[in-house]
Amino acid sequence: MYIQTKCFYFVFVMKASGSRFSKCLYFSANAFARKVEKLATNSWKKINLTPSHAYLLMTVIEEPGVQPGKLAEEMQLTPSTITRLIEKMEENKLVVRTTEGKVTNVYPTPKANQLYPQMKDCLDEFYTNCISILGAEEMKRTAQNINKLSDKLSS
Amino acid sequence: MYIQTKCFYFVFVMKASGSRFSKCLYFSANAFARKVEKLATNSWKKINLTPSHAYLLMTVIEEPGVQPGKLAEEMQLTPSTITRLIEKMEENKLVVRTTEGKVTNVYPTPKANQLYPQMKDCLDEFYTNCISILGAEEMKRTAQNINKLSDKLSS
DNA sequence: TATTATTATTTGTATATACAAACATTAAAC
DNA sequence: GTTTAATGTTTGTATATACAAATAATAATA
Repeated sequence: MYIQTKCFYFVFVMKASGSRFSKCLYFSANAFARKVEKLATNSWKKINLTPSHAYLLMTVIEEPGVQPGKLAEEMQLTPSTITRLIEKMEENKLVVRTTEGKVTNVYPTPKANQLYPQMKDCLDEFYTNCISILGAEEMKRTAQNINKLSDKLSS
Repeated sequence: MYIQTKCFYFVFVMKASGSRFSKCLYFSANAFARKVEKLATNSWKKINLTPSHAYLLMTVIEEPGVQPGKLAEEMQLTPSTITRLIEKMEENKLVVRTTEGKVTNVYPTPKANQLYPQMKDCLDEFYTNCISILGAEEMKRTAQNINKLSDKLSS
């Protein structure tokens, strides 16, 4: 339940484990993802990036010239989603695109490269938060387990 | 990578466990949720419902007159999202809303009640699919684990 | 070489979701 | 009893994401 005071919302969330749908993986997986997303969003807010922009940008910086298709694979998003993310980041002068023939290459701008250390800090902060809330071992094990199941789901 | 043939896309997805971000819970949780969502979407497509509409509708049928706030708690979505879902389902003549004072009650229509057995079938199909891909034990354990972590994240 | 199939990317359109703010109603406090 | 706080819901606006179709370029094949 949302309790709102002076236009701020403090969240009293029902426990996932008590929900009518707690046994349903659709429900669990989505609710969990939204919460992790929120945590990540907070970590990257200070440099004004959403988590997906941040991850895409880190990849572009670490692999300058990377193609959208490759980004889609790595991030497990559709090509169209990648195009949309890139468009947004081009507006914000964080990446540039060059197209030759059917191939597009994405490069970081100097502004993006300058931002890189701060991005690393945000990532660290996110991990630190995760670990302090979930525990290091628990987090690692869960990520591994989820990846394993993800792989099963995509074949 | 997406391979498209005659306007159909067959997906060769990079393994989550091989991704640059495989250790990151933001990434894992989201990618996993998207895949589970897809599986669920397929199960409910035959009765033309998205998973979130389906879950909301099942709750409304099982608890006629339930209030949006309660739905938000149970589904762990924000009140505004619930409002939007209800609007959509009102258009489709699956629920009706009555408002008295500040309280709103949501009721299923006869059409919705008629659909209920089929919804149960879709849910069953979804579970069956999950189990056949992930294994019954694995699925159960994962849902429990994810719920536990969800709870930790929301306090 | 001409035609066909494949590949990489983008566009049009639609969805679910959220935050912040706005309403409207009820409860509390003074 | 009037003002203030709390509550339940909805709206305005913005986001990420996806599917299907469209482009455009290259590769394969006949």
